Amino acid sequence: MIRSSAAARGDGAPGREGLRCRRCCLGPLCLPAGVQPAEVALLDSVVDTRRELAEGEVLVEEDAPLRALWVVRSGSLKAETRWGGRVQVVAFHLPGELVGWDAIAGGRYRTTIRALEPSTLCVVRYQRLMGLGDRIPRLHRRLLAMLSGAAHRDWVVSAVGAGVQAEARVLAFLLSLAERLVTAGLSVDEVRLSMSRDDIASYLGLAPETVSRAMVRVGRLDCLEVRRRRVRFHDLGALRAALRAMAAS
Amino acid sequence: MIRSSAAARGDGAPGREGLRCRRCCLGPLCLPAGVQPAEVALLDSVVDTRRELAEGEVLVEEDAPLRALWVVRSGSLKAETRWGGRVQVVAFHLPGELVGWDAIAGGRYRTTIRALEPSTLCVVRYQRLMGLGDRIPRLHRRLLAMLSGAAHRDWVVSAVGAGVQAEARVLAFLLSLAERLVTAGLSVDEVRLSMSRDDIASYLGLAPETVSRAMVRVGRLDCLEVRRRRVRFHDLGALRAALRAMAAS
DNA sequence: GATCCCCATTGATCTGGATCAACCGGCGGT
DNA sequence: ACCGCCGGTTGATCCAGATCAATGGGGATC
Repeated sequence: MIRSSAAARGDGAPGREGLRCRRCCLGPLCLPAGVQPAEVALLDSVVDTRRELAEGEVLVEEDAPLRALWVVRSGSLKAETRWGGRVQVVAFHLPGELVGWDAIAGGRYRTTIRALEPSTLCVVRYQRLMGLGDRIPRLHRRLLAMLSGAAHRDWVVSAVGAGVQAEARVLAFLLSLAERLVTAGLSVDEVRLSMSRDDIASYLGLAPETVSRAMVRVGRLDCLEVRRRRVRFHDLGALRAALRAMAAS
Repeated sequence: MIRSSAAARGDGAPGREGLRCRRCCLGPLCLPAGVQPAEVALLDSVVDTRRELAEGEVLVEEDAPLRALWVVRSGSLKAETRWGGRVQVVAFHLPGELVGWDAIAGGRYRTTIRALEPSTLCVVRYQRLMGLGDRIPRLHRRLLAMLSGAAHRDWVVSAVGAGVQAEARVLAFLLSLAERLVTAGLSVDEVRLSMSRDDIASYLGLAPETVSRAMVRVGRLDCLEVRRRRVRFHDLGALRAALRAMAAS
């Protein structure tokens, strides 16, 4: 998502030690949060693999059986689903976010998940996680919270956007992106969007051309700069206010 | 949702014994599923109250602190959220479905939930449920599955509809409704929609007039009859096929 | 540094759905 | 059984955004 900022975080580098949950910079956002330090060590037996994806590479196909959940460590992904003949983008996944939760209910992933840029993920083996959770109840609780959070994120942005001005929808999308990056501890001074205009258009239910035009127009706000895939967020508060004003009309 | 069919189920009547989880007709859809019979008895200490709502009555307001989750026992509800000045319907809740899960992550409900018709719900005290879950890990697992299922339902319908023909969106809405009613064990021969055209319009991001027109047009399919709030589903398979055909174009 | 190609932008036209407005029909009340 | 009202349907017009088409800029490659 953001080259410079990701690099600036410093820790979490792919060295051997960096791969342990207890030293992971995402800890407070991820499964270890609220779990006893001694127990976090056990998590490493569940999170036994890291997965690296190249741009465009598929993490998992729709309908594949549930084997693992993932947490995005760096990079970003999109979730798409076939519907009729069309392929529709239904979510974007950013660092610190839980991926694959939609398979828990039915035992099969409901979306195809594809990397938007070179990305790394923690692989959480599902069966083992459940087994460990049975011994460490706080882990189950933590997973519930992450699931609720992830689901709510993926849900409300799309649900709330429906039927509202294209410009407001694009603004809401950008704001949600920025807020999620901030949550992940990343800077939003200079963001490089990893998704194409087509992806955004599909996600928002608009034509790519409309997204393009809306981007240009929202870029004229002084709390925001947009130039192609480069976005600079100057003032998130002002952005929220602008969105509220726009939605009210 | 459906008067006749609900009555036809027979069990789960509000007599004293009917209020116990172990005898509840929703068992296989609800928390008891997969939990040992002996443990199900303990659930009754968590589900200590039933709540009855009149039409239009509010179950919980947006931003209220998390105290309980609910499972719809009969009737139906809508979840709305303020956005800018507008109130937007973001979900409908039908029998057997988990309600209030969006509060788990942040400790506050993210939507205002209102009954669409006289409804009854099981009240699951959150703190006690967590406590019991710590002792009965399968309960936590079950809750995870229900949460995943509920979130996915609420999510995909709205996400997938975006940018597609109004008629297809309305059809997708009706089909999802029918499938969920079937899951709940209810008949879909003669359904009375509990939500107004305005509610559906808000949910789908369309104008009420457009919903109305689309309803009339999809009602001309021979697998489906629509007259005002009365809907008869004759053939869900054919309906799915019709939707697929419509979405492909 | 020149070239190429992809993706984004920009422009022109067209259309589906929003909006404004009138009407109708079922339901509850008396 | 009649009346009144609310919510749904139907009709006419308008506009935001889709679609079709052409141009332009950036980044990757050599």
